[in-house]
Amino acid sequence: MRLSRFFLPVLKETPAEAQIVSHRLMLRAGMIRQEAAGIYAWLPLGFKVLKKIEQIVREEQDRAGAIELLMPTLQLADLWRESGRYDDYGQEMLRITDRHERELLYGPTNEEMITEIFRSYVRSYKDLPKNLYHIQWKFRDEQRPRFGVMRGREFLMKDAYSFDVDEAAGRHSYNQMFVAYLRTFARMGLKAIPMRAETGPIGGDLSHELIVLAETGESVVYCDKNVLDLPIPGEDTDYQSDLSGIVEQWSSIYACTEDVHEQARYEAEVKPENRLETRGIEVGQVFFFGDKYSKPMKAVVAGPDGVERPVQMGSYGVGVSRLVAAIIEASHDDNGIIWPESVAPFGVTILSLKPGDAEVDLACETAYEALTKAGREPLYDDRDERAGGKFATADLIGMPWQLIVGPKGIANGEVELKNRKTGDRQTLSLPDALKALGA
RNA sequence: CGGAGUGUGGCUCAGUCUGGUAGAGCACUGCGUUCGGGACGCAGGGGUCGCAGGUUCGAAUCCUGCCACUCCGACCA
Repeated sequence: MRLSRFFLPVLKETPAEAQIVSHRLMLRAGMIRQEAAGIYAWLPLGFKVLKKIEQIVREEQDRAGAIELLMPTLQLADLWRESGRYDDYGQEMLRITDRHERELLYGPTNEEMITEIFRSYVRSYKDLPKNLYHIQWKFRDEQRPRFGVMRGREFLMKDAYSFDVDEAAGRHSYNQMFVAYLRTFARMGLKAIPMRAETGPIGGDLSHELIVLAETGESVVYCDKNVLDLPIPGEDTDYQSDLSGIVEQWSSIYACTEDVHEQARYEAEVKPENRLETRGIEVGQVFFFGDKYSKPMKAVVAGPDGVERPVQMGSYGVGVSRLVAAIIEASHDDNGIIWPESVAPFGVTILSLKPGDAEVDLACETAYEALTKAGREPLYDDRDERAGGKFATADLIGMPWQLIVGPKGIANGEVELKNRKTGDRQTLSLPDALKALGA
């Protein structure tokens, strides 16, 4: 992409309403625009990142055996009356009436709908287990939206729902998602720690929140430093095998949010030098809640004995849009965002320090073509801007690699390759620089 | 939902107390000089001062009502 043709409305000054660093940087980098309280338009740069994150979530869900579908944003109120949650949800639920006076709601989650879909088709234990997920926009009419997309009213979420014949099988499904989440967040460059959690209004007795450690996070967390060094399950993990060892390994080390923190247990289990009290952002949550929805909604299957019983369910959420902000909270500096390569909107930016100079143009075009062919998604800053502005923009928007092409270097047959994260600069020939970038 | 604020050009803000022809910086347009870490000069364009009433010769400014947004708390993927 040539920057001269892209839509990147960066701001030099920080809009007054933004309090936390990710919100400020997302506005300054031209990633989002607020349309109403807690409702944002995703501008091209932000949308690219959102899509990258969504795709990683999707790949890891698929790998773990979950099946993607897509449910609508609008749901019938009657469906929620079946589970009894229509009234429980209160003002957070956005209620809508259509022209026929039919009561609808903009879905804040999809337990009811997926249960309705499931019960319509599945009758036998032979059809189990199943894990269905979708990635869809949700709406919760928060009393007080804040922190940009971190706590918006409209948000993109991946939610998966598992269906099993009994509790043991249900726990296996839970473990599969637990492991998938470890992999998902690690791929985005995040340290996300599963922490024992309260089950909240959704109910059930087994739940973990996945918390990204970030000084600017909303919740206070307490954990054993050893949890940071646990290995992430590899790509070759067999999701059909018994995963309880991995789950046990992670959940045996103390890690709790403020809500369920027990100081006495913490002091007993964690050596003073290993105690880590910091802040974190919840980016995912896994629940096993048994028959909470299947029982009232009559989602039953016949077992091997011919007796019908409610299916055992779990639900597994990932805040996809929130993750954009969480990654920034965890990875930025005074100059701007530092994208991990896996979610960067572009792989590398080519900074032409003197557009119009024949030699510089030639080198940039050569690099642009080669990097495009190599699938590195280059962003070519071909604007007629001063060098300082280009450096500042590239840093602000977090480009992981900057290929700097200026007349002085080109005269010596050299370009510079800068790593955003470390700040390291190497002076190389153009072919060597391209080779270093995999082109 | 309790409490506290703020609405003035695309952005950051001054002006409001004490009513008298709407300002600055950034951004934008043109010209010139600059040109490896957000340059400089000159000349321009752009605002029903959140909305609706009211007071007044005259309202961004005073009064009333409404709306939106933000912050603190409670709540929350």
